[in-house]
Amino acid sequence: MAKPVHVARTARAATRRGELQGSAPIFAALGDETRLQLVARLCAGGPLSIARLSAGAAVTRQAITKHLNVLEDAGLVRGIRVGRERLWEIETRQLEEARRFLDRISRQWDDALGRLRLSVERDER
Amino acid sequence: MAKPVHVARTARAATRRGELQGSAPIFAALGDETRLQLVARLCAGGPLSIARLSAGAAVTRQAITKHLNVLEDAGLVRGIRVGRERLWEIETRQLEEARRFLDRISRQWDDALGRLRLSVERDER
DNA sequence: GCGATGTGCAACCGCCAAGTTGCATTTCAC
DNA sequence: GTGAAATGCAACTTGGCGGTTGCACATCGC
Repeated sequence: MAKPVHVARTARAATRRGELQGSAPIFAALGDETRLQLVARLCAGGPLSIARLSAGAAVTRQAITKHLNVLEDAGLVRGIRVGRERLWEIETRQLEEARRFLDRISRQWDDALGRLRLSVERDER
Repeated sequence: MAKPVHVARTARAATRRGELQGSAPIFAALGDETRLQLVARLCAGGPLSIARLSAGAAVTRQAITKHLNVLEDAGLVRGIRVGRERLWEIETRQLEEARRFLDRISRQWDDALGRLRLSVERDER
């Protein structure tokens, strides 16, 4: 039987390390102009083929393919084979994971700001 | 005096191009394990010096300095000189910019899903 | 002043990511 | 079947990123 306090501590350590570790690749995948545009386009509508996605792009079709693979590795998109073409669609789970991370960080910041304000009030009293 | 319609159109184009373009460097800056930990630590408490930030890190102080510079270029942190040491603190503006981007994308996706569901209902009717 | 502490600057290295080119393969349309 | 369309695979180049090392400079404490 584990001591509850210790469990709570490891859980918190997991929050500081594990979840944080998991978010970095997602941000890295989003940290590219071309990929960000791909994500935006796939979010806007339904699944699109590689040919269609690379039509208006400034780079080669192979480059787009590589970017899509990167996004797939990050779990941000998913590609399904339909006939001779491959359709890509958004996988929202990791996207929301990134959103949750930013929310958590923001709240952390707000809390720190609140504590600071409180201590200032106490000093000025 | 500007035509309202045209203004609205350019504003939307800015949403598709400009803001999207502006968000990529932010995500790129967050797309590194070490930098993500730095951001988290700076969000949790007040300003910290380089020495303190690189104390528990696995890499050199110079590496931490470089990472801080990258974060500064992305507008995510700000460094202020205090005596012989330099204190770094979070700049929440860009952080919320990233958050807004993800919110916008998520909403875009939800809308698309809603439209899809609607058309399916219409087909099944 | 002097040692210790904190930081800045520059050169250097290894490696991976982004992009291209060339070619092979599958599938559709007629 | 045959050409065209859509994609996959592999080799190659290159620029930048993450990291280190070495040294110089400023500043605090005594």
